[in-house]
Amino acid sequence: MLKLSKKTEYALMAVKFIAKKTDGNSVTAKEISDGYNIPYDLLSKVLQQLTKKKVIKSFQGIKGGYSLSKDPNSVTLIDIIRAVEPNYQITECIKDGSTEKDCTHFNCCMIRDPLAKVQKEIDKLFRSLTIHQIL
Amino acid sequence: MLKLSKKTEYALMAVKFIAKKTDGNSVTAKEISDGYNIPYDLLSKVLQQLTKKKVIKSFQGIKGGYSLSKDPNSVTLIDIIRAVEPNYQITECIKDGSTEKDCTHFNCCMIRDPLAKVQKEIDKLFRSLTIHQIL
DNA sequence: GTTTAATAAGACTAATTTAGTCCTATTTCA
DNA sequence: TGAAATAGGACTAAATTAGTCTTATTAAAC
Ligand code: SF4
Ligand code: SF4
Repeated sequence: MLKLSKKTEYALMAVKFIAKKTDGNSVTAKEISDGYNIPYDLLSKVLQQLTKKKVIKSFQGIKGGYSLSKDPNSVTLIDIIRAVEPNYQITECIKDGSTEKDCTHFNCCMIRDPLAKVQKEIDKLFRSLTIHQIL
Repeated sequence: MLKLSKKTEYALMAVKFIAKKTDGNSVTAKEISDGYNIPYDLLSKVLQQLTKKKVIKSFQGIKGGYSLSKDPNSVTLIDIIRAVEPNYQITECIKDGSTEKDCTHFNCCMIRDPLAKVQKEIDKLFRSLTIHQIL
């Protein structure tokens, strides 16, 4: 519990790898996969998700690959986590419009609001850490 | 991912329930279990773990139950989480003395130290939140 | 134009973790 | 001594995560 999934770790490793390549060329999924012993298929999906969320940009075709699409100072940990983990909140019920269908304890729960505050603090922390700072 | 387990939620609910009982009597596991529709056996184990870590104290026998053992201002979120989740860290490798046996990427990993810093910040946040503040 | 090597994406399976159950022992009050 | 509570271990079920397989699409190079 409270663990980051492998997808998040792979995303961070990939972003760091791409960020370190400064010669202007893009990086292929295979290069990253080989370099870090990350399963190729899994990594591919992570890279695709990062692309969708514009953290990186992709180039298709035989000379394709990935490169950063933003300044490393303007991408934060929360951007990466949200890209690969659509529901990263600490409780099931925190998303807007959640009802008793999301949790059997919804109606009797007295810790929902307090935990929502904790979530806000975690968000704040993750939003304050840029990939330039942490990688 | 990054989700608190039910054990942590049950622990928080239980501590809040116990804290609200101000008449001096202790609270039984059954009362909490009935009040919040928490599986009795599971809750019992959570209460036992909280007792072991001295967050609450227990009284055995037919008039037994649980009560807080400390001032709510001196117990923090991290105490509760650590009581019920011995390994709550965001990555597998963060504990002291971890080696390549803990993670296949241990040797090539470039994000371990950065993530250790993130963990420290999370610890700091959880240590700063007392149960009096959040419950 | 065909081949080749890359990204894109969905379905599926395996492995691991979490949640919940069951059962027995021990404690203590009436 | 019986009743009702905590203590704790073993086990099962459910859910999530991790990994695999397969096919389609794209674009450079020949
Ligand atoms: S127990 Fe409370 S805080 Fe946890 S998911 Fe249910 S409603 Fe939300
Ligand atoms: S990938 Fe790196 S950070 Fe993650 S568990 Fe392995 S060694 Fe630790």
